[in-house]
Amino acid sequence: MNRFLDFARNDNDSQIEYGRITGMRTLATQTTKHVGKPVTVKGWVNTRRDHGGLIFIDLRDHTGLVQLVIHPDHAEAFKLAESLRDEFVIAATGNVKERDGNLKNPNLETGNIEIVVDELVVLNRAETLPIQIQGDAQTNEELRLKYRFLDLRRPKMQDMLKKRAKLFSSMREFLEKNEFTEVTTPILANSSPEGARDFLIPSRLQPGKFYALPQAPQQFKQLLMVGGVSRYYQLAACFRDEDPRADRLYGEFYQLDLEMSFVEDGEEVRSTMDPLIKNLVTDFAGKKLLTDDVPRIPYQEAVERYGSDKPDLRYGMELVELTDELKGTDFGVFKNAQTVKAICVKNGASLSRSQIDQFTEVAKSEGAGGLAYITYENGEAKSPIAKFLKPEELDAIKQKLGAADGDAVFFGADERRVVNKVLGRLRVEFAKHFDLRDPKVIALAWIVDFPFYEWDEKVGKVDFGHNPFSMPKGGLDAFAEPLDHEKLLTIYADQYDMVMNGYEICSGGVRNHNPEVLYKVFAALGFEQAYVDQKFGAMINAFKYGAPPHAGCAFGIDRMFMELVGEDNIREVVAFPKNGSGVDVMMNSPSVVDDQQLQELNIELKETSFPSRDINSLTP
RNA sequence: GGGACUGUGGAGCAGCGGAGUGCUCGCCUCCCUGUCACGGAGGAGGUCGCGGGUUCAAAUCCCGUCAGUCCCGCCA
Repeated sequence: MNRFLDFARNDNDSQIEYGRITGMRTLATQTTKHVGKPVTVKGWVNTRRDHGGLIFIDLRDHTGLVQLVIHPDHAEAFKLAESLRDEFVIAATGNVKERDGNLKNPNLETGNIEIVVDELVVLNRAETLPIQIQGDAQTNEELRLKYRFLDLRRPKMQDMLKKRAKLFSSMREFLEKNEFTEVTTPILANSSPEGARDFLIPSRLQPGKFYALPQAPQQFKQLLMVGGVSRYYQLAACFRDEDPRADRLYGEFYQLDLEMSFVEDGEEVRSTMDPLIKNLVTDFAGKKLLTDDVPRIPYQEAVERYGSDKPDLRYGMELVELTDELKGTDFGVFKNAQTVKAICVKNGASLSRSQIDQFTEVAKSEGAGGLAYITYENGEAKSPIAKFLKPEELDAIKQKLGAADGDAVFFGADERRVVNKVLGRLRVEFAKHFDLRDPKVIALAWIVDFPFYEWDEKVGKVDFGHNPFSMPKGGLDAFAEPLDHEKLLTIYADQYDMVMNGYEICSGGVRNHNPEVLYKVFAALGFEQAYVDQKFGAMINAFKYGAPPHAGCAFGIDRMFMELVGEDNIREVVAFPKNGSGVDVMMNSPSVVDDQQLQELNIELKETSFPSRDINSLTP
């Protein structure tokens, strides 16, 4: 209300009349090519500088800025220019004039010229903006999302959208060149029993039944392999109803999904994709690859060395095994632990007590009981636990960790799984704290040989490690009796993730195209054949009719793009993201629907206590 | 579902038990013929997220609640 009154109070406003200027417009940055000639430009008022007897306007379009000069001798234009405000949409005609030497602005692409305006019209007005779109002033994200259409006017966001489009076309170009065919797969698909929570779509024609939005085109692409599409790809929308994170969008995201038939070794997929990703790093993002070749690191090795299956390889700080060295220790915490490992933090001795306390909290959040450490200063090992350790143990620790004066060593002592997890997380946190992540460098790695099954701590039983559709190494032989839990956990899959600077950006595998093995895979966890037939009937059925061996992978485009352009929040690289509660604050989705719509779908809402339902049903 | 942090004119922040809630940007009016983040003068605009409590006194401390962000769970 207030804003409207303020707006109307401006007397000039009542005098503004909208006009039109027809004919071809020249883009802002193209005007430099028309020196001495008349042009028409259209865009937004970026800034207005009113000198009383002379008015400058920086006009902005999607290409950039150009300066308009309005002299009082063009009385009509001048009067109108006085009433212009930021973000008004205007059109102007005038002559492009080279600026006098001392008037040139080297900071502006079009700084050598200006447009001397003789006709000016307002195409549309703008209220005072709720967010500032100029400069680097960071408005809080909620407002930016609510007014995303304004936020997108910022040069940074314009640039992001263009780069994203470029990324999409680069990927298409590469895949087309490599004989891949893009096939679009259904958005209205089936609920998948494994994996993330589905978005369900009630069926009107099949009452009581539901579609689900695909979490990935997994089954369709495998059916395409059976269908004789030798190399498939798709820039695919995927949908998962899980809580978001800084590196994970809510609801929907894009994958570069691909699959290759007659491939029995994942290495073939990996080496096919290496050139694409390396090229995106160097040519598209203009960054430096840490290593010319993309290393292959077995899952077990990654977990032991970096405490993670998605290690950031831009820095060292590897986990060092100390279990043997501390086998005979008297220090209870180490003595009673199954595994003792440690990391050496360069310059870690500079950490204050309260900083160490914060890292201790992080360690505890990952399951550690506490965080033992030693700092090295003036040739001395200082530590709350030093008095419990024998001199030879202290020596062994210092030597094996390679700790020097000024460093600190942090310990993990627990079950092996917990130790790796805790130290892996600390490794990341210390790297953040000590600024070890070079933003100009991209470290890639393929993590290979994932365990097919893993122990689910919560339920206390074995579960699928990743994707149950991948081919267990050894095929049928892997499932020879006796098949106990221990044995299951030794089965590996030709399954692989690509890691970029600590982010998982791709996941793939050699698929299981053999129904017999597929039944075995599920039977090992107690699922009957009928269950598999019911859930994956289409795929199983297709596999009976000459399914070629095949393998593939899928890249998370948004996340990869985020890291390539150096953002640390994935919502920054998407035009219209949802917020952390899954709400589009601009469009107000999700929203209430009419009773009639619900009726058609045979849906009856259980409670009457959904807020804002009444308000929403008022809108026609 | 759990934890941490944040919430102060239109935007970004400061104030963290005591005087009038301060600064930068924006907005409005006026002045200004070479600016380019133009400059100058004046002005408007705030239930300090909301509710309760402690206190002589609360933006400030406590409890609750709502919203947002980050993290854990979850995400093959």
